[in-house]
Amino acid sequence: MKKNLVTIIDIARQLNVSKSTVSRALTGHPRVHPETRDKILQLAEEWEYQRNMLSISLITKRTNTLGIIVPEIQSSFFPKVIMGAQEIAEKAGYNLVISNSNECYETEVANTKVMLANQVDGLLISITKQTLNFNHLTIFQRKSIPVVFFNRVCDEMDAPKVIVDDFDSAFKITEYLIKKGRKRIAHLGGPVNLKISEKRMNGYIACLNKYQLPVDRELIINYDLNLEKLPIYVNHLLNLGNPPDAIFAVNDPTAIDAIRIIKKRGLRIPDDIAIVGFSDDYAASLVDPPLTTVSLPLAEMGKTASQLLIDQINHEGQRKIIIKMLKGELVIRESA
Amino acid sequence: MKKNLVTIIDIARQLNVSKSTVSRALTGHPRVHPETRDKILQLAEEWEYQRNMLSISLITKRTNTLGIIVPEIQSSFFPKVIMGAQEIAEKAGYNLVISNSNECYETEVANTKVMLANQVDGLLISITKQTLNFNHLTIFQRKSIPVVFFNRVCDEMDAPKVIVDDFDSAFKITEYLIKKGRKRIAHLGGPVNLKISEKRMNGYIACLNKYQLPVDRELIINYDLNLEKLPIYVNHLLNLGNPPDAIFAVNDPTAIDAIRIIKKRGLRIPDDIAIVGFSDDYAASLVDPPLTTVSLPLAEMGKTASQLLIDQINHEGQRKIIIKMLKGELVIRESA
DNA sequence: AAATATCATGGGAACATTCCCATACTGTGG
DNA sequence: CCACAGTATGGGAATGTTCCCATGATATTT
Repeated sequence: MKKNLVTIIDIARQLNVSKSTVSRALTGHPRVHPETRDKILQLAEEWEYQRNMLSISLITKRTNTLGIIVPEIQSSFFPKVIMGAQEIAEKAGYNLVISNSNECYETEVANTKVMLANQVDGLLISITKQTLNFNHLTIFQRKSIPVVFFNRVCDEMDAPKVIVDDFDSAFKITEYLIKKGRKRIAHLGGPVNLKISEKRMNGYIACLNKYQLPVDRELIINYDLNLEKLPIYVNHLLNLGNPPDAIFAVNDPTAIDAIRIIKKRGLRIPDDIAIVGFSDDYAASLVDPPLTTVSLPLAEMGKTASQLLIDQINHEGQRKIIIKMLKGELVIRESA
Repeated sequence: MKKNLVTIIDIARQLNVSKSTVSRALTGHPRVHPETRDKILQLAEEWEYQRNMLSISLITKRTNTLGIIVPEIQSSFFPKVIMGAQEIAEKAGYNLVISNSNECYETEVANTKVMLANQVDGLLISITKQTLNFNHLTIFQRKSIPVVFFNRVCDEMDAPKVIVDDFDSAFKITEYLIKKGRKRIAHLGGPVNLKISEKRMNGYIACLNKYQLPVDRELIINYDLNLEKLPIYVNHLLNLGNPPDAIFAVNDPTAIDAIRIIKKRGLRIPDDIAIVGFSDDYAASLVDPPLTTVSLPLAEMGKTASQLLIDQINHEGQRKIIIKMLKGELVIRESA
């Protein structure tokens, strides 16, 4: 594996100076004669010298690298967060190493090992649905490497967390339906043991309560988010003696599929029944009718998380349990 | 920045052995007494020892890291490629560092510098639309670091390239329309100076020729892919004295928007006019009617590219100008 | 019993760089 | 002209690991 790499020693030998002088010239240290510096810089340029971060990091104990682990990168959700994180990291001189746990606990653990071995200065992570044991993350804290959680956070660990205010967004969009005159609003929710499902459902219920609408358990469906079973639930709702005049779906894919199912039955949206989703996926604006939903501040989440991480790296020790709640925003289209 | 890191020397001191012995035990070298090895392994576990890849890489001159630079990660296109690349890289024991050039030449150059400084063993890249100068990439070759291009390739450089066979896919989907009995097939194409637009258009024209259908220049529109202007072009086609009975769009967003525009005019799809897209975006199956399109083997592209890269790393020197053309596959839905 | 092989371990160079300390030189003020 | 400040440079330790070579100790062969 000859890499033909030019080192400062090569440059030093060629110019009959010491490696110290070359190092100084290359790092912009003032204590070096301008003439010498110019010669060194010129030769470095000519020989396409690239500083070897490995040895620098070995000495300085900083890699200027942040790790980010996300559970998937297929949808646009995490890429948007990554973009935000990248922007802030880059501005602060950090390099971002992206890793995908693929919603698999073992892969996540393996990813953290790689991050540790590669000495990242800090870690951003959104855990998988399977992650229940956090030993692979507490080890970072024991080694004083800051960790910041985002989106899917770990309640058991003392670390800054950045999340979306699901309760608030669910409340807002339910309120919108109520203000549009809807009286019987159904909820197609996710599994109750999933925190985000629970929060969204609670926001929905709280809103119904505020406007003194009855909370009809018959109108609340908690399913496992497997779209294959959705037609059963949607048809069940539509077949009720007193069917709903609106549906608030726990996420956009559910809402979009519900639209398909409802249209198949010949009902008009939003005239016969209104549908709203959650998170403003790429497809939300493309379906017919375009879906009213809540857009989540994903880039903002990435920015906030990496800023918190960088802050922690810079003044190590003052680790606080900051929990940032970011608000979503109503995106009004035609489905409600 | 005290990181409290455990080193092999710490372990060696504690157990009264030399660092060489610890190193041997930890790397699974056979020449170490089972009893000694067990003691070392146990203490390493207990102290949460993590090998420092920086120093290992410094010696071995291999980081077991591959870099991948993509022009964007907002759409699902590149994430799919990355997934494929990641799978192969992981299997071969490589870590993948993902970088986003954001369709900006300067960022791409900066990204390559970071990759060089961090000593990646090889680079996968899909260049930005702006990239015309390739000095930041030829430097990799001069330092004998293999480079593999994918999707957006550089014709000027001798390196393996993995691309999608746009001509073939365009041909296939045009052929499908013809076999469905369509006689006047329009093409909503991209700018002619963009290579992929050109290839897709050529596939379309070649297919018409093969089936002895006239190539009517009036039915071919080359636009700048800015969807805002699309209604003008679509309406222009529909207002022709002899309007088309099918439209082949250069990509899915164009096709999806065309569907919206056509439905607004009260025409039925596919009865009045058939629409097909290109690349099977996430939204293609969700629109109404679901879009017939060509799915591109994106994960396959990532896999092939990283395999080619790893092959090159392993038997350095035998760099060949392999160009792999991957075939797309018809995805038949209801819009045609 | 001597010669040789096998095994377990230790010592130290090497990797590319930073950074502290030392040193030689120049110039300035008393 | 000596003391001292300031400047430019060199030397070498240190970073954490691998890997080659050396060195005893034990086992096996002749």
